[in-house]
Amino acid sequence: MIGEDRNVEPSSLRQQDRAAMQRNRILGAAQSCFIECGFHAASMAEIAASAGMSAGLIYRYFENKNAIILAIIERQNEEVRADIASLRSACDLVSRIVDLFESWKRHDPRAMNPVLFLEMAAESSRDAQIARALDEAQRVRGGDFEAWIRQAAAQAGWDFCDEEVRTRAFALQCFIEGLTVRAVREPDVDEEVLIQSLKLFLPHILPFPANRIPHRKVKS
Amino acid sequence: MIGEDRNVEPSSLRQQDRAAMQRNRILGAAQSCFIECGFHAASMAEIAASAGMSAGLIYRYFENKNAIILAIIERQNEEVRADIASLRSACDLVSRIVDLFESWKRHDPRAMNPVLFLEMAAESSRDAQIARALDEAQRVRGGDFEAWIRQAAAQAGWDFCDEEVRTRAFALQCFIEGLTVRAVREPDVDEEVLIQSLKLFLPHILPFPANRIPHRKVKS
DNA sequence: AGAAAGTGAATGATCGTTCATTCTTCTCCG
DNA sequence: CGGAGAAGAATGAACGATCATTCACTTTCT
Repeated sequence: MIGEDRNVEPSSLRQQDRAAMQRNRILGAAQSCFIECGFHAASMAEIAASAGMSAGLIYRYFENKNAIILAIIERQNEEVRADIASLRSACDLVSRIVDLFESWKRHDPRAMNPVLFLEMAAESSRDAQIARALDEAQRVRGGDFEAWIRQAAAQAGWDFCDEEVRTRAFALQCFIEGLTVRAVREPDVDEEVLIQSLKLFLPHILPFPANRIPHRKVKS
Repeated sequence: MIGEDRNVEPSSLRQQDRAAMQRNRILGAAQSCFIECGFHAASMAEIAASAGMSAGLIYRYFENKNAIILAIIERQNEEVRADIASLRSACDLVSRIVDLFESWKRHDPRAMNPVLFLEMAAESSRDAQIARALDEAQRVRGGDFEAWIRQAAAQAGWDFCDEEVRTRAFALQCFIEGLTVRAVREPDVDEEVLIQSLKLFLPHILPFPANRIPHRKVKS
């Protein structure tokens, strides 16, 4: 072909768009490097190679490595929030959680990454900037959980006091975050065990409209 | 070359004790460095300084840095198992979990460290040796959880099939591991919320003898 | 004296970051 | 139009710092 690959980088793109695309390319490369090696062990050279550019170029788009880590963390925080939103709007909560667990296992880039989630939490105990970012994210996330509980209660015709809402939101978050740990440490868990655990746990936390969740028979 | 002593001398016992003490000193220093900086970011020089010895001396007792990381992980695995055992034998499970949560928050060296726990899990997705160590630990730990469930069921006069036991053990482990995440990310959670969450969750997982756990009134 | 314990400077590798340089794209005046 | 030249994009070698690890050497113990 005579013409160069125009479809990759159309000249019609404005500078800002191009810069945004480059930033995104770097972040995508950084994310896979961070997953594969960790925040500290992943080198700028690896990230640059994974992004298909020179190491120096990265510094045109990010001040330093720390800024990239922060950007990845912000990205993950939004993924987490999207995951929770997808749970909240699911018509079949149990199978939605099972699907999410699958996405976590597979490192599906369209969902939160559980390895990054764990590393972010660990790193937040060391880096004040990361801690602040996660504190802010938790403020929002906690509110999302509580709104979820409140809405579910209202739909079921119940009325929870604030403490009841906070209690159930906390329990729900614990269980779900425990699932992300399991997605890393026990990805091959029997799906039936996962499903039955959810059917055992969820009805006692979330008030369901009668048809939203099947009742679970206790086997003796 | 020349004939050597085959029998164990009393002085060699003292040497072994000394060596064991030095190994322990190094591991203690390494643990606090790993908590403070992470496995990769903590340097051998920092560990040596924290242990009050020269960097070179560490290599008399450990082959390399990776061997120290592995030893710390094995140590943590035993702490986790001890924590679970302490739950299993507690007469008041809820307040025992609350106490454990407190120990996790404070980074009490006599309990599992939640930051190390998260970092171990994250690192296991990258390092095959760590993954093997954690797989083996999970084999044991899962058995402990299942034995706990089974015993509690028997004491309550119930009879669970294997799948029921696995289901409840999985749910219990999820919730407790979720608590360790919370201990890092939300250490200042209202204690009453924690307690009420436990009273909401636990009775549906663990069959309690009538007097082991108080019934929880649902506030409306 | 001899062996074990301990030191800390030296080593080579690798890291994040910089910068002089080259390549590409865009602008604008003839 | 068109080409000269400014501006932006991209490179990769180079730099100083730091890392894990080694080893010739000193100190301590028996």
